[in-house]
Amino acid sequence: MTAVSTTPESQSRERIETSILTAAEEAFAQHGYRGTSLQAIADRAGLPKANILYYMESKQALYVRLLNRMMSRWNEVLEDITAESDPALVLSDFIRTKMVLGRRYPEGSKLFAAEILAGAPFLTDYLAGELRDWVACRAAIIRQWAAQGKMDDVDPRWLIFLIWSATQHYTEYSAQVRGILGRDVVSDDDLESVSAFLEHVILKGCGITRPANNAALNEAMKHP
Amino acid sequence: MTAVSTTPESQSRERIETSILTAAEEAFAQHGYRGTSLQAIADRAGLPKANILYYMESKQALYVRLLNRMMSRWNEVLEDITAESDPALVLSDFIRTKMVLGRRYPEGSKLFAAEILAGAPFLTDYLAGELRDWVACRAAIIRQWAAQGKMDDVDPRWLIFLIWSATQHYTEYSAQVRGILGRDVVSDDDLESVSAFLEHVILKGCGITRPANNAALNEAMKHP
DNA sequence: ACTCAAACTGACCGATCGGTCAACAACAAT
DNA sequence: ATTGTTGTTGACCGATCGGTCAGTTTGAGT
Repeated sequence: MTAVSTTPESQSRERIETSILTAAEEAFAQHGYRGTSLQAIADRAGLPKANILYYMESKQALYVRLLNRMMSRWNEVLEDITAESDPALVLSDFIRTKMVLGRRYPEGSKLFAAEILAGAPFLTDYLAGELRDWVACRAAIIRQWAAQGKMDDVDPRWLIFLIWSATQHYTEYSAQVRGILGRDVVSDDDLESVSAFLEHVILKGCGITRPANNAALNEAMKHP
Repeated sequence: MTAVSTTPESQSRERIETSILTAAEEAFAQHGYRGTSLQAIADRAGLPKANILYYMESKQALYVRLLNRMMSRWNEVLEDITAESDPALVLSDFIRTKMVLGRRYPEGSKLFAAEILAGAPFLTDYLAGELRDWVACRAAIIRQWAAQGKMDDVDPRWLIFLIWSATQHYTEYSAQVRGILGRDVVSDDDLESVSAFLEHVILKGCGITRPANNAALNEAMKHP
């Protein structure tokens, strides 16, 4: 393999890997780790089963790779937040960013949910380590906000769980939401409507006055 | 089989059926329909595999039976609610009842969640029928409350989804909650703390003044 | 034209899947 | 004691599971 030939070769390789990852993410999201067969993934990707195992070390390695990819997508959420930040802006941003991420990566979100339902066998360390620190850090800042009188003195961990659960619901439970609303798809308008609702209830419920303007966020939300 | 012998016989039969249902509920909740084998259920129940299929028609029949059992448990929620009811009492009751049900039947709740994640193949009719009517009925009453000025004019369907998702979270995502809180179990105190938090935020967020007294509800919540 | 490594895949492995069945055990009614 | 029903289960069925491997195809470098 020379420097010249590297590009088209690895492009092809990358294209195939991507199609495998996409197919696997859909399959694992629907039926979980144990409930998904390599044959099912291969069929979705339009490849022979043996080809899957040529590109991926094993079923487990493929699964873990997908989990890690989804975890990293959440890293951008609530990245820079300090005690001096405006709670209204930060929480509003949290809600809308999380909502957009759920819409952009619905299969990844479901994959994570299935892993948690199974008892998080591959994520125990992440939950008790990275994510726990993440929550503890944000919780400390929220507590400071409450101490400064910027908002009600609610338990920050429950608040984070609330926003997390509410936003996850619309992607993970899309089948339930669609069934109840009587629609085949949940539209962008629904997404905006739900975001506005959550912003209203959660901010007001925490005794926070809403931000005057979030046009920039609304714009960013039109999924790219 | 005579009338006399019926009692001890069917008692034994019932005991075995119960142990099968319990074992199956745990297994299906963790790994979904496809991810669960009859052998795994049999091992949990301490029975030979063939015995499972003596008591249950098939894997699918067993699964559907568990789903229906869980659906019926939710029937008592928000049963009698009218436009004249006090939104504060009704929503508070909704939150706490749902929270208690999740704690009483954690495996059933997870089973339902896994079924929804899989695309609700066995629940499409229920979602688009019974549950949809249930939501529409409650939504109409909540709209009347808003029209009467008893609360903010929020979309009632989003409100129902919010309460549903928030309460489900603590049972379905118990692995995540435990990991982040750094505990092996979620205690009754945590449950009460979360319930109070949700009541505070959601009611206040909807512009509802909280009920003066809910001692009876608090009492009923000490799991029976 | 030839070489050789990378890409690809049909065939196969032992294990396990959901489900069937025949043989056997337990026991009440006669 | 004999009968008949119900309960029980090891053994087995074809299909599929995750994974291996040998053999073939492909295509860039010489």
